[in-house]
Amino acid sequence: MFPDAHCELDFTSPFELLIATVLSAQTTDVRVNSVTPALFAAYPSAADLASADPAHVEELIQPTGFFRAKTKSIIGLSQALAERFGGEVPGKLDDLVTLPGVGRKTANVVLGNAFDVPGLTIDTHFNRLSRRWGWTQSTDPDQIETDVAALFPKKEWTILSHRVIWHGRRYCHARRPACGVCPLAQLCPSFGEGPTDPTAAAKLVRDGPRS
DNA sequence: ATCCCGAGGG
DNA sequence: CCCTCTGGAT
Repeated sequence: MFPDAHCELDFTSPFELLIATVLSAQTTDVRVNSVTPALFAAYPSAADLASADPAHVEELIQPTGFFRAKTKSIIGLSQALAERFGGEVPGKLDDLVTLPGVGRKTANVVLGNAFDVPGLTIDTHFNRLSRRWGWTQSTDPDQIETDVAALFPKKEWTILSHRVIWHGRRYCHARRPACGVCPLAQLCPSFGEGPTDPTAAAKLVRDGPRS
């Protein structure tokens, strides 16, 4: 059902994951993974990227789109790491979101996948699916996070995020959701005369991989 | 045309 | 709250 849902960005350290996640905005993970090896080879640490030539960084990450804004973010974020966090990526949400270019979504990805700190990643997919499944009525990411947090044990938050996002990417699309082939259709409050009980879909999501 | 695991600025 | 930033695949 959720085969091996996991973070699909390549990284070998919290720093690399942070950079990769910032680069992943509005791009596929495959594309991010195609530029990060050269980027990390040229700039292995926050100190290196902090003093990088923006033109060179722009060139390296160009295929990921938004390359000027992203270059500004990752150099600025590296400078902030060097100046305020001893060159290390902080493992706390409140610290991470003070970094330029790092919002709550990016911070939770880093916490969940590099620090083993449970975090709900309320991205565009999670935002959409959690309403379709009746987990929340809200469109506000912070409110959604609060509502969903009440439905699942904390230790499941990271894997839950991967599964919801995985499902959103493959079946529950924004425009034309593939309900006809969706394995969760019968448990979905938004499909036909489906259940109105939000825990129906929740239970199935919690079952995890079975294929 | 539409989509891709967003964030900052006005 | 809306706008902008951006390229590549489908």
